Amino acid sequence: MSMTVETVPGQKLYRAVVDALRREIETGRFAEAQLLPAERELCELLDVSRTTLRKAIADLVAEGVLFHRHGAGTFIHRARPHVDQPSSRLTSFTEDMRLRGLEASSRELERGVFLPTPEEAMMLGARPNERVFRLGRLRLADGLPMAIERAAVPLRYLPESDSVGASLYEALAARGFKPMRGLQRLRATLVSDVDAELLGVARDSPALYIQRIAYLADGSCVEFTKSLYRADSYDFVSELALSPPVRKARR
Amino acid sequence: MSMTVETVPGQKLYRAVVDALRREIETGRFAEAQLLPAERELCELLDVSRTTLRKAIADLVAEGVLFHRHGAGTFIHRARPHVDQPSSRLTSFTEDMRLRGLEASSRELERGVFLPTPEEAMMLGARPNERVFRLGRLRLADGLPMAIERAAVPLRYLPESDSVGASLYEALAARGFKPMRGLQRLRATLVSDVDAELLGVARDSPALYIQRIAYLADGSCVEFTKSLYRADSYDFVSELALSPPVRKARR
DNA sequence: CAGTGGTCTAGACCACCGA
DNA sequence: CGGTGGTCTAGACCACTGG
Repeated sequence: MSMTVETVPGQKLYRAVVDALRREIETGRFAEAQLLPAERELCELLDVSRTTLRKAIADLVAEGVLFHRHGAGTFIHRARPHVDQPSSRLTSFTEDMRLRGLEASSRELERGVFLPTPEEAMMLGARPNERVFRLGRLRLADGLPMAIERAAVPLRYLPESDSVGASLYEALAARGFKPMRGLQRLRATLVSDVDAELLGVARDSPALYIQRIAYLADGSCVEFTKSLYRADSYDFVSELALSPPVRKARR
Repeated sequence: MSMTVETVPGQKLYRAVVDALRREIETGRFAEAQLLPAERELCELLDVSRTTLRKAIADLVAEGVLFHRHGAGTFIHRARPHVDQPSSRLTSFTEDMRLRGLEASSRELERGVFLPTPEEAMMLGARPNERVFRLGRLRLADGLPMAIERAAVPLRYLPESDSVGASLYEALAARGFKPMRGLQRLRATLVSDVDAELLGVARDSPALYIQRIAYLADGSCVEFTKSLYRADSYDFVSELALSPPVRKARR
């Protein structure tokens, strides 16, 4: 049995190991037993330390490719929950649609710099006199109305507001601000007259109302968005994890 | 500066370190700088290896308490996204309501062992002649109708079906089957006549329709549940994480 | 540049599984 | 019992930050 770790100079070793393992798994190398060789054995084969190997395996476990059974071995998921695009990720509408194989476009409804509404100020943790950039858009997928989206971003995170193009996240990234985590609230509702017309549905059609807040690594809010999705063309998929040991925050 | 690691015999050392750090953070020890001492320094203080310390810190980062800035230090979240009950966890209705401070109860609508519907067979990955236990319930929170829930579980995962009490998950756990991950699909809809009556709302009221599948560690399906939640009394909250390096599954 | 977190190593012992 | 994954150690070097 031979396995090689392609060692591109700049690459981290454990990533190379992840790739090597994934390759072997996909070619069905361990298919009979659905079981990986023992860790110490793999270490020799790949010529890496056990720590490095375990870091690589941990990544594949997190990804749902492998799973551990203490004392028995590390196994390959036979029928893994098919989450090709692991949801519960922080994605923009543009990216979201691209993953679904649809072309995203949008029609601008509102754009400008304003004083925040009380709701925005609270959600963004902005001082009441700190202005925000607001962008309202009708979102289309393959040319069909899909959602109405109203985003607000504190001005300090944006370059010039007129340089914001199709993707708010790209504009943020251009200034080095990358949302790291987010929170989403979601409920069913009925569309109002105006919204119904924009979305091209009948009045009182069902819709998903979604509020989302995105945070930077240090916990400050970069974005507050309210969206209304047509129920007939949007399924929201999310992945659930088992409880990490439940510890209630006490602060 | 002193810090102690309470060393309960059976406890894993890195968990003890997690607790020690959490304690210090909560008492505001590092409050001025919002910055943890350097790792090598903490190692000496706590008398643990750096690996162990980093494992502990990694847990707190995953929990949203700390965050890293390579080359600068490890910081404490000032205003961390208040997810006191980190959602996107795999919870039962009972547990879910308890976390919200409501008392869950339910009225049974259907119970028994049946041949799976085609939909159930597909979702559960069950052989078409393998029977499933089905349980339909009206779910109440503090006595008010909240949702209709229909769950299906392959018979092999349950003891005797009549020993299933208020919580399906408890019955599963009793046989050693603990769901590890899940997948949820969710969309807005309008309630039908019968469902409206059960939920105590008007016909064509908006509602959240949720499908959920729960998997064991080895990837087999234990549960398939379809639920209908009243829109006016249920907000669905989920936490979003930044993309783990996006690698599309290619199998 | 000094100081920080990030990666990697080699080796030890513990906890659990299954024959 | 032997073999597996899980935890832990001490020490090395790399990559990044910020003055």
